[in-house]
Amino acid sequence: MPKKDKKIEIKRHSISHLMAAAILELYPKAVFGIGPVIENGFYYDFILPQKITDNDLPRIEEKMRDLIAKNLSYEKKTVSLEEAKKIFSELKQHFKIELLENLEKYGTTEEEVIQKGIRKEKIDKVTIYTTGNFVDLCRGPHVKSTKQINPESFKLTKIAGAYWRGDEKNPMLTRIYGVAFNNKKELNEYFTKLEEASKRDHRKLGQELDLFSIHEEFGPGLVYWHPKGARVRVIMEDFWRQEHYKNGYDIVFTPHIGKSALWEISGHLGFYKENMYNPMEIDKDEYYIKPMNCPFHIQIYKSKIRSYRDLPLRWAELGTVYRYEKAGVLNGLLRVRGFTQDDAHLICTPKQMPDEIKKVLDFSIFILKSFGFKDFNIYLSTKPKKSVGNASMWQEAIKALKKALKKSKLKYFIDEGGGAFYGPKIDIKIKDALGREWQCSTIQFDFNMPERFEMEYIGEDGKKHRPYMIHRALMGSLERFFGAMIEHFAGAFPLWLAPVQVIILTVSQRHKKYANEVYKILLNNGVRVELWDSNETISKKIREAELQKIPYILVVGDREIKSKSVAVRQRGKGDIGAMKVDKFVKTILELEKIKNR
RNA sequence: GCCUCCUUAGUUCAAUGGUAGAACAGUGGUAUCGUAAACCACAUAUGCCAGUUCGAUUCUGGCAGGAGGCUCCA
Repeated sequence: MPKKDKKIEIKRHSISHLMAAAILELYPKAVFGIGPVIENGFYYDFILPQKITDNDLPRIEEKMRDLIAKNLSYEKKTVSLEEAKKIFSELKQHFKIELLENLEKYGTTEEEVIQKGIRKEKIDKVTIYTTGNFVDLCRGPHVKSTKQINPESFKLTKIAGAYWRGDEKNPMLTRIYGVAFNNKKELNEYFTKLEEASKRDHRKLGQELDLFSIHEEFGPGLVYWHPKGARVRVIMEDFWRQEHYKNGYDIVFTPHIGKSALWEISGHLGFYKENMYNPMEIDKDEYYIKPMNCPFHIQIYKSKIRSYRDLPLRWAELGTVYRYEKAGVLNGLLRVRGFTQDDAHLICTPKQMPDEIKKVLDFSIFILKSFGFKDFNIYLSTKPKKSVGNASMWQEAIKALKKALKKSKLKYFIDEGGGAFYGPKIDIKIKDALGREWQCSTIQFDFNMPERFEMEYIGEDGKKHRPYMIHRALMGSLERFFGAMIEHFAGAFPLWLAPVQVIILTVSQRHKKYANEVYKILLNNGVRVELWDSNETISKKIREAELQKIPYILVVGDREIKSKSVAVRQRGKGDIGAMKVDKFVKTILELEKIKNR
């Protein structure tokens, strides 16, 4: 978490009030929601008497600057709850009154606390801030006067709809986002940074580097892996399989479709149907394409009687699932409708559980680090209001999760009540180029499936027991992980992951034969090599290879033929001189072994 | 799904109420070249469906997609 700069946060908050004041001037009938500080800026939610578009933003900004020039003060006043209610009802601000009622009832406006029914200390006085004609219920603090706000230090960026209190059932308000910094220079730096970030966008790089495509006209959210992207995927998968066998997993394969009976027992038809694709009829039975792998793995478990001696079982599968995700949530490779989870289920006795958790947590960190991710946030999600499984199971599971995190010295955030209804979980999220977090690794307890499928093992006592089942994915999905990886490396994959490691370029047509010899040597040594002997100038071929971010470019011409060498150009370093062919092969094979570990 | 914006060759961009122009990529030639774009020629596009209009790529509406948010993400 970045260190918070209180000063700029106060300014951002004050600018958000300033924007509200400007809105009030322009639309006297506006009803105000809330207007907090966010990363890099602020927003404010309103109900406006008319539709506004991006074209209205400059007008609002202008009004804000007018107000700054008027040197308005941010006047603080402490009033009783009753008084505040009177003030806001006179102003016809029903959202503010709702907030006041929450303060009165629960001592807070925090939705999570209210939902859990935790009553905070009683509040009988609140503070209100007045700027010009705009009066707001607000804890503050604020700047003293609009004079302290640099009129060039902020910009309104976008309009979006947002549900009141973040609840889909509530009305949608108009949200205006803005960014604000200390001065114009910092503001410009922010926009430059955004531009830089957009160059790393995996959707852009995916096209430029010919890695993947999505054909919206033939199915949004469905990914086509091109040869180069597929090559990376093969490397990812090979590494994944190898490491899973090393870590005591077995790999399984299961079908892509299953009869409705399976999904009825699993409960998916009851609580997940809207995310599943419609069934197909085969021999008068309904078959559903799988949105999850768990029910299939459970069938393998149930194919015979299991003893405590068989446990723990660790079954992994690169399982491709299809989920109907709402149209508005799709995002390149990061959120799709068909994806391959690097899924596994751990089935163990209660006694084995803590050790299994620790192992799987360490495994997931190892995988993330292997692929170059060092900066990620870990979340521990606890029991939600609606849940299955008894309280002691939850407690025991959460305890084990916390203990594993502590033992591995990992910092984490607690997502109170954020667990799935069937169990607590640890999620590891990595950031994309724009700083948005995407959940990749997930380690989830499942108290539901073992129950529904009546999973059992025979214990030492000869009696039947119910095993623990832990569902986990390390990369999350290959699609999302690949997308995150493209952005992380900005398309310049390290040698061991690069789809093409070496490209050979001929200076002119008469060097084709020698180039082909070098190509064969590299290919036979397992190097991912391409030969580009087309009739283009060498400069052009180099430019093209550089744009493709290929780690090593070999130029061959008369000189190299004579000395049985290649002229080596390394990504990021340029021409590093000639090297004998066999030495280059040796060097590249050595370098490939070094992962980012 | 909801809110705002967007949709012109394979790609990046231009123009227009009288059906579109360029660059790169592509194809065919010429050149045979030493570390980030050789030269010439050719071919290629207004997402789909309605409406308004003599005429729509341009205006309006719907649909389909996309971007950024919101919600969701078992």
